[in-house]
Amino acid sequence: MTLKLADMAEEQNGGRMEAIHQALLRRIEQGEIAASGRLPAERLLCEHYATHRVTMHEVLLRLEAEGRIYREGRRGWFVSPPRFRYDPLGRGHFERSVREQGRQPHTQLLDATMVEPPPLVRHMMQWPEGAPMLRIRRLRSIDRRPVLYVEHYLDAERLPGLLQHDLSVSLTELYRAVYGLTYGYLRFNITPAALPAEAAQPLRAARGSPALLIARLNHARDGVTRDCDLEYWRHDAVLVEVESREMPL
Amino acid sequence: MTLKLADMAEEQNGGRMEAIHQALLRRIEQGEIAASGRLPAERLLCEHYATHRVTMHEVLLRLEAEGRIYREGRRGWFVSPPRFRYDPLGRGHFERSVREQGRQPHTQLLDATMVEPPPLVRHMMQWPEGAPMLRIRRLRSIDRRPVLYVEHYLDAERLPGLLQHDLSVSLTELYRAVYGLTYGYLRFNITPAALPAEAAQPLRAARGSPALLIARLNHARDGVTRDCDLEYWRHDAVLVEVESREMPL
DNA sequence: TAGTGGTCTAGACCACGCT
DNA sequence: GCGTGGTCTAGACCACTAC
Repeated sequence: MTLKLADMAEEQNGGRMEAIHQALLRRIEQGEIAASGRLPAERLLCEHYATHRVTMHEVLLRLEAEGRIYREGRRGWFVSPPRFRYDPLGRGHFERSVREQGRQPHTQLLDATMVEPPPLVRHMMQWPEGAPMLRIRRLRSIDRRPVLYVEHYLDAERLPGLLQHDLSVSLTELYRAVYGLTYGYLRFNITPAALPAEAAQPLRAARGSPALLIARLNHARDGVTRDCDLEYWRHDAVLVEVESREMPL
Repeated sequence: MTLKLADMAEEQNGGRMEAIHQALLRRIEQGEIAASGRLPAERLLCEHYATHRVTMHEVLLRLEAEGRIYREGRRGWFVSPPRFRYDPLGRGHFERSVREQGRQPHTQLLDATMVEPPPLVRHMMQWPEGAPMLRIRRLRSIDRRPVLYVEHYLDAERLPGLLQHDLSVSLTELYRAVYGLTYGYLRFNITPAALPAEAAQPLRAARGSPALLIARLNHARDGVTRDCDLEYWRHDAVLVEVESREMPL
């Protein structure tokens, strides 16, 4: 009863991992396990597919790399929900665009403190060494699943009294409404990365999990650098979508 | 002589994997092993760090996930060279922009045949089911390392005699020079993915290796869909960089 | 043919999550 | 306290690469 080896034999490359991988994938794709549904425990899967835990674990890691499943803390493995479509050129409307995609957004303020910015930020913003910036850290969720950890760096002196406001809403909106600030152009870059410890913890992800790092540099209308975001996305949760709005060259 | 455990003990989380990970990372960052340089064989590393091969292998996989090292075929592990900075909005100038970054580009035509496009492409281009398209497959390298596998899909009827030309140069250039075609806007999306078999083989990568999938949809000036690219990048080799060139909103 | 990474089994203990 | 994933050792064979 353990398994139809017939199904598995047909795979081209043989190898138990490959066969189990395909079998599990089929079960996920056919909706046998619903999105956000939990997979059976590793030990149960081992029994079912008559294999060792190490092998099983590697299969699961591969499915994770493909963005089909994810894990949270040590609570188990879950089927990945559809990706959130995200356009980094359209600004500051996380909550709205999540809702437009028929899903439930949530934003949580982690903290807001003065810190020395990390080298990447200092370089992007051409910030003098040793000078502190205001860092706002937030955690954003979709359908109760934390998917995005953001560090927002900005020049505190330009935004007096910012900390008195509710920082769990759109910061862009806040800048506009309270300080009358609007944006000019922006630049962003995307790197596949692994989650650093600070990001992994609030995201309830394993250290070293695959992630997508999006660094955004915002400019004010006068061309002066305004602020900078470091966004760590769970890699299975997002699909970046960009459209050129003018005729190039 | 095997290892200074003192160095390793200081790590916060303990765990041999974590310690070995840090130790190797330090060696890489300090340039003890040059970019594109080869790491010692896994078995040697095991000896040096007094651990088992499975553990060592997992450490190496983690460094791979972080984009610090990569492997080719079964030839060994290598230190990742700096990432190629790539702007998907600037078109068809792979060779030129690689050279601008002081590196050596190379493009190899794999094949060009009529096929039924995969579902993703058919959907993006709103192509009728069952109708064939011309598929051009190419492999692109930087400094002799294959980093990008591209499938280019296009409407063969609009480009008669295309196959008579040299398909290892810029296709955009070819369209313009030979057919007088210029582009309007384009759309692209980016997904972290795992390499499918077709892509893994020419890239000399292990099946299931992490990758970045960029799907680009090109439109002609009249707004008609022109063609579509599926680009599979080795995930450690690229950094996507986009700048908004106009004032949003 | 020797050396490399890739896979696999067996068995064990640890750390965290939940209740 | 029990169940979950996370890590670790031991030992083995396979598949591909380079020579």
